[in-house]
Amino acid sequence: MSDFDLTEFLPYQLAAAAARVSRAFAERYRDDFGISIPEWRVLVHLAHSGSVSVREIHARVEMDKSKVSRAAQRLTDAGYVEKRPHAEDRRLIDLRLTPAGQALVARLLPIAAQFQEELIASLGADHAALRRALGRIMETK
Amino acid sequence: MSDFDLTEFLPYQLAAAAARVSRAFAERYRDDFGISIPEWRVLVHLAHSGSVSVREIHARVEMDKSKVSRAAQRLTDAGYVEKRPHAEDRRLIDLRLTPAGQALVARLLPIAAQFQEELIASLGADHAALRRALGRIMETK
DNA sequence: CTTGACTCGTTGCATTCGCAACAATACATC
DNA sequence: GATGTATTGTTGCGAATGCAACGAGTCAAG
Repeated sequence: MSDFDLTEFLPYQLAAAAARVSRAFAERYRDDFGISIPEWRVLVHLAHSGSVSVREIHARVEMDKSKVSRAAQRLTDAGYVEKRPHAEDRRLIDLRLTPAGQALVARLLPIAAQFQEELIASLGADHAALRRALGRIMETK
Repeated sequence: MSDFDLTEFLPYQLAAAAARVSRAFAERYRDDFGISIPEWRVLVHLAHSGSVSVREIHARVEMDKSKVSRAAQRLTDAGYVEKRPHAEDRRLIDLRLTPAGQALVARLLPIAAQFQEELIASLGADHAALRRALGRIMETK
């Protein structure tokens, strides 16, 4: 009967909290738009960065190459994303939003912003420290 | 070219940070003990709570029933966990650590404690606020 | 005692995941 | 220009995941 309590273990708390938030967030998008979280990440990154390669997304966002590739393929099949060969380096592929993709993102972003605001509101004064702590974890690599 | 930056989106930061921590933590256990995170959670919960049912773990820890069941099965096959029918309610199964399981946990816990301490140390003054914030997320359900 | 509603743990199934190949391309060195 | 090394995106594959369905067991109402 050890005195080690899993629910007080920080890595567990982090994983559990992240899983809950992600699940709640994913529900909104799945039900209304049929979009998964990997797809959401690709869409948003394209909206933010314009024409971009798979490798670029893989490097900036926390996603495996294959995860990016498959998400991009699903989005392409759905008509939200377009693939073009890169002009100078033919190993690269330029991913970019189609007009339909841009319209989709325009509808997604306000929902995401509202979701985040509700989350932040529930955190109160600890919000800033949470952001700093998460940032430091990401730095530590 | 929207101004929405995914890397500043709190649900993403949370998921990314949790993924990194979990991956680093899982590596230590996989390489040295061949234990996955679901298995680690079951082991620790058994060490903490003694004889316990699958449902109990499912309720306390953030894990699907089937995830608990399969982790418990792997641990049983490995000789770390023993299954006994519950005396009063035969739908329930009492999971408990074998001596080998207890010995394993005794080796795992110091590593976990050290891992957590390193993590906490890297967070500095924001540690307490992080714990509060994560706790509030879990409360909000 | 029987019936029906509920609970527990397991399993089937489709999906997703990470990791390691792989072919195609780029580039530096000779 | 030929050759060897490195990089990019895709795919194959085994393992893990979540969800629903299932059989077995419990319990209360009649």
